[in-house]
Amino acid sequence: MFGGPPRERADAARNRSLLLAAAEGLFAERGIDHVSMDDIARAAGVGKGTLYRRFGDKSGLGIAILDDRERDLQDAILGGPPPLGPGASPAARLHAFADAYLSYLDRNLDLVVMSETASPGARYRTGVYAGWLWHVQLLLSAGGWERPRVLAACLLGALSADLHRHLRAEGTPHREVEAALHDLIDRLIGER
Amino acid sequence: MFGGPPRERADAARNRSLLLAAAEGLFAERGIDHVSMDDIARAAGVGKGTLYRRFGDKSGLGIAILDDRERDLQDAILGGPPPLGPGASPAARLHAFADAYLSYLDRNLDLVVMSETASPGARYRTGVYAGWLWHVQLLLSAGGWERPRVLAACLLGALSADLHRHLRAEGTPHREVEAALHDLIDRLIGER
DNA sequence: AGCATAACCGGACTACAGTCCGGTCGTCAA
DNA sequence: TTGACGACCGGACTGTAGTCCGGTTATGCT
Repeated sequence: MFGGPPRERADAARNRSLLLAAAEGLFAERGIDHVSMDDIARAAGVGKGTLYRRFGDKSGLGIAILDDRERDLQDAILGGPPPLGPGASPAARLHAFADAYLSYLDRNLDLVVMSETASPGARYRTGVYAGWLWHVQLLLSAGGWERPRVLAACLLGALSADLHRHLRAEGTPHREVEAALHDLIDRLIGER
Repeated sequence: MFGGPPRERADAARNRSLLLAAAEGLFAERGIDHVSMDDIARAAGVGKGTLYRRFGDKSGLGIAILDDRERDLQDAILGGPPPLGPGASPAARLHAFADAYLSYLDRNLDLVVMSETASPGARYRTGVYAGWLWHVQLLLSAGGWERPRVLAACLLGALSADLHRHLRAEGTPHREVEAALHDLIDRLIGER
C-alpha cells in the first residue's frame, strides 16, 4: 500500500559518500579552517548545488560527519552498561555523561565547534542537542530538581565546544576541567 | 618627556562617532541581521577601510557599541553598593551578579550575540569577558572552591548570549531562567 | 522495452566579510 | 607660516557561504 520512505536514488547516495569522504579527507589533511565548501565539492567531483542540497549548510555537513561517532555515545547512554547506560543512580550517570561527553568533545573538537558555530544558534537546532538535553533533564528531575529543562540547558552551556576549545588553547589541563565539572555535579546532585 | 598616548586625530574621532551613530541607527531600524558592514560605512559617509581600521571586525564594532552599557555594570560591580558591589557575602554577590548580567543580556541580546559569535572563540578574547571571569573566579574562591577559574568559565558558559537567546526564542519565561540560575548558585555556594 | 514524471545535477550568480594600497591631509617642530 | 612626516582615508579587490534554475537522468508504471 504505502511504500516506505522513498528510497534515495543511487546517484544521490553515491554523491553523498563521495562528499563525506572528500570532506573528511580534506579536513584531516589541511585542518577545517582551510577547507572551503568549493574545495569539498571539487574534490568530490560534484557541483556545489549538490553539496548544499545534501547537507543544507556547512554546519549540516559537520553534523553528518559526526553522526556515527555521536551515535556510539547515544547508544551507550540509551542501552549500554551502567553507569553511562541505564541502571546506575542519576548522580553516577551524570558524572559518567560528563566524562563521556568531554572525551567525545576532545576527540572531535574542531568539527564540533564548526557544527555549533556555523551560524548563531546552530547548536540548539540540532537533533543531537535535543538528545543530550533530554538525557540531562531526566537525570536532574530524577535528582529532585524543579526546573530540570532550564537547568539542563545551563549545564550543557558549560559543555559548549567553543568554551572547551578556548580552555584547551589556554593550556588548562584536561583533568582539571574534568575535576571542576565533577565538583559542580557533586554539588548539584550528590556524590559519585 | 614622554607624551601621553598620541592623541586621536580630529578626523579619526569624528569618523568614529559617525560610524557608531550610523551603526546604532541602522541596527535599531532594520535589526542587526539586515545590516551589512558596507551599509554602515555608506550611511556614515566613510569608506569601508575606515570602518575596519577603527573597529577591527564586526564583533569589534559590537563591542564598541556595548562599551558604555557594559561599563555601567562593571562600575557597579567594582565600586557600587552591595550586594552587587563590594561588601556583601560572596554568595549574595554571585546572586546579584547573575541577576544583573541576565538583565544586561536581556536588554542587549542581539548585539551581544553578534559580538560573541562573529567568529568562533570571539567571546573569550574580549576584555569584558576577562573581567566577568575574574569577578566570578574571586567570588568562587572566597567560597572555598579549589578550581575557581575553570569553574567560573563553566558558569559563564551557562550565561552565553547564544544560549539565552535560544531560551527566549523557545518561550522560556525570564523568571524561570533566573530561578534556575539561583538554584544552581545556591547549591554551589550557599543561600542568599 | 518505452515513457512520463520528478528528483537530481552543476556551475553561474549574489551578497557579504575582510584586505590592500595609492593618494590625502592633519599634526608637530622649526 | 611652512614643510616633512606619517597616520588616515576610501574604494577596488579577494575569498567564501549560500542561492537559483535550465538541463539531465534515475525510477516506476504500462
